[in-house]
Amino acid sequence: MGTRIALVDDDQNILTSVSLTLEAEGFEVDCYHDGETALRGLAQRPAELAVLDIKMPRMDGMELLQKIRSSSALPVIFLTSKDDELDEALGLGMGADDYITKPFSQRLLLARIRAVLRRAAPGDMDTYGPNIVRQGELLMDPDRHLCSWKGSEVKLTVTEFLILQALASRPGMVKNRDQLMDAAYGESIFLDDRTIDSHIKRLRRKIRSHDSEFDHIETLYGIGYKYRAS
Amino acid sequence: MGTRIALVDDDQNILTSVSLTLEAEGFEVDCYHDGETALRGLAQRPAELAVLDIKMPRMDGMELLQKIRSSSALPVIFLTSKDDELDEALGLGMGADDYITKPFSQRLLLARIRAVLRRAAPGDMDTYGPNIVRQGELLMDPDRHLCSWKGSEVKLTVTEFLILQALASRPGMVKNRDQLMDAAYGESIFLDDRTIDSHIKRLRRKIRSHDSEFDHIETLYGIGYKYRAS
DNA sequence: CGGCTTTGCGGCGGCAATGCGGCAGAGGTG
DNA sequence: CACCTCTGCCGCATTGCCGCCGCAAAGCCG
Repeated sequence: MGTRIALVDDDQNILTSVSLTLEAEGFEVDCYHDGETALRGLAQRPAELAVLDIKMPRMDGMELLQKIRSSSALPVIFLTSKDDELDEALGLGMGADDYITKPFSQRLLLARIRAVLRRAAPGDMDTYGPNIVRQGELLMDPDRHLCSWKGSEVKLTVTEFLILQALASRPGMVKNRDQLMDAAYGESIFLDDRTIDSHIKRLRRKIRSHDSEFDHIETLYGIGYKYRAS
Repeated sequence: MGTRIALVDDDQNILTSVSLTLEAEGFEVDCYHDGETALRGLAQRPAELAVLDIKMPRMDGMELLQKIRSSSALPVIFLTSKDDELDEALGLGMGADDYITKPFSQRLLLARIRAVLRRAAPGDMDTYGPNIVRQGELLMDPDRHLCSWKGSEVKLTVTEFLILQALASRPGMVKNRDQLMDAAYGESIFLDDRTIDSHIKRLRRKIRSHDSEFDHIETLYGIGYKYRAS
């Protein structure tokens, strides 16, 4: 039986597309169009995590979060618009566990959900908390989708992030294209090997736009790639 | 002798309670009330990990981290207040290894400290894989595609690597050209025997460019090659 | 010492792997 | 509908590698 997730949004499109994705990944999804229905539904069918749109008619996400928090410690992820940064801080300050700014990719949402669930899981202290990768001047925080080189933030897409994470978390270790593919998409997917090259190209370009000397992603001819520690 | 941890916070209550917990767990703890004292103290009694409060009078945690980072890669954990998420992102961007929001449980801090130390430990997990070949001054690690002679790296191609591995993993054992061909390409392939000679030629040349005395790849006239142990 | 075979070595052409620009489609937004 | 970002892939240029050739040197044998 999968983990139950409550999904609250007034936009039917988001509701259907997200729930399809989550169900495909083995989660059980309860959809709600507004805060009141969500509250009633949650009382009857408790979930282990809630995803709330922060902007909704009648009762908005913030208010809903307060009501939820008044009776439980249910992990909550906010969906926010791109432009209102204030709401982000507010939402977190009120007790949200994470937030995602729209537009977001389904894969990013999945990653965040797994991260929050992992952090909320009792026991297992070793996996609790940020799983930060630090290799010399490179810093990555998967839970916050944050990557920086020499202190300045490098904006990466989901795929780029996952590939770099796979490389940098085991510096020096050689990864062939299949392994990187697995890291980025999960197993059992068929794509052209050269696609990895494209992502490596974009990764190098992005980091080099901050530091033209960057050369820690090494190519091993006929084998794959590896991240060279500083 | 326990691992030494530097603890920097302007709040005396935190200093005492945390240091008691850590010492009970076998760590050695140095407490500092502010950044400047901490810097001086660290210079005299180096620690293996530092826990810094991010908000302190005079020199705050951020500034202290910068100073520490300018001279070492000491693992650092930040203590942050619950409400300033911005600071978290900043701290990570600057090179912290982890962060904990106050209030925090002692058990959580302990878990994080152990996690960071484990990640920072060099000889851990995957430093040396199980497939390492070590013959005197020669070191080969297939997982990292790494080959070194007398400490300096020798860059080999895949074929060269496989042939040298076949020879060096059984020092003294004679291998004829067919056996080396199998090692490099797998069986059932037809190539000129002399191709092996070419690879041996390139191998010797590459290693001799680091050490002109190198003569451990021996030719057995009419038979094949062998690696002579030191 | 000759004659033969085997090996060392420089080099060269072919080819596979890679870097890179760019493009079009998918998905989502305004 | 126009527009954006992300993404997978294509085509071209470049690089690196490899198999082989030819000649010189060395080894084995009579």
